[in-house]
Amino acid sequence: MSNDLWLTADEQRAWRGFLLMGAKLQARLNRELQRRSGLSDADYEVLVNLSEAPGGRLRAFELCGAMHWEKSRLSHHLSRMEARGLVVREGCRTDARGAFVSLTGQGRAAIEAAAPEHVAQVRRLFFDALTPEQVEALTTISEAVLDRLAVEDRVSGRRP
Amino acid sequence: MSNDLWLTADEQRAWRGFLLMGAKLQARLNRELQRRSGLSDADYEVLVNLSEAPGGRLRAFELCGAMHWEKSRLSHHLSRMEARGLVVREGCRTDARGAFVSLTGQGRAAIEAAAPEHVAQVRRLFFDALTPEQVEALTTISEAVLDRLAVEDRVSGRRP
DNA sequence: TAAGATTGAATTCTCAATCTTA
DNA sequence: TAAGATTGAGAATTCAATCTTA
Repeated sequence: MSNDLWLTADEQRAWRGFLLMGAKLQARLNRELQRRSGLSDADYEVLVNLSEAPGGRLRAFELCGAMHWEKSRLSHHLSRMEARGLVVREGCRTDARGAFVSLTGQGRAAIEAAAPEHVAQVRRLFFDALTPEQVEALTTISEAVLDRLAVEDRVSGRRP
Repeated sequence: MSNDLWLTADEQRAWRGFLLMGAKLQARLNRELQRRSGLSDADYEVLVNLSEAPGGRLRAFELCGAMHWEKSRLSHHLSRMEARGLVVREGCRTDARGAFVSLTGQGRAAIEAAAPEHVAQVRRLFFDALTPEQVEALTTISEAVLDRLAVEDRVSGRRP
């Protein structure tokens, strides 16, 4: 085994920094979101996806795809959100197996109230810390890693 | 409210890409780690931190600090790991409130078996996709965002 | 009083099994 | 058989309360 397998000191710094940034940023954003609007990040993602969909509704499997969630996770989570009045489930006429998930008035009100503050937090904590060049570099980096992951998935015959 | 509060199209791309990269990368690394060595990412982090400490042992609060975990999370997790024989808890002579956490032989064997493969995965999925310049840029970006978060924490009087 | 740590209950997530319809 | 979705059990995480000792 060559030492190509190990990380250099620079790589270690890069890797640990990257992980720490992700963890802290997420923790901070989640905390603020919860405090200001009573929504978890999971709630928020569901509501954003629905609110961007035509008619504020989406098939469950489409939501799964958009959020990269397992279907059982989504199902459990929707049950909780439905109990809180944020979404409703409806049957699908053209495919009797399927279910639609719709935003309720309350759900729409919740996301519309939460979004501006949340976006402002993202700006304050993330974009305000970076130059436009850095933002561009990060976009390229993300795409490169995502491409790599997609290739790997294809090779090993997995679903993304 | 000015539209400074909203994200530009470029920023949206950057933000969503960044989140997606983090999520997919973590999911993939966790899956491989679990499959190859029966360790979760949480297990792995605990074992790495202990294995790098002198004598393979650390105070519980030191582990908390190193991993940015809540103490109750650590305590529950250690109970599970202790039950699996990966770590043991020992009292502390100089501070009777305290507890040491030590790697067992089995715990050390587990991390030594898992680490090379895991590092190889990180290299394959992440570093091999990036140029040295991109790695450097990412390091700078992470530090900038972490600095911003630290400043925010200080201002609002929070602990990191 | 505060620091170090544990506990129990409630919430959330994962895994495997199941159900219904294409 | 496979796709879309739900369910229940078990594992992991958070929150608040507690316990002990500095």
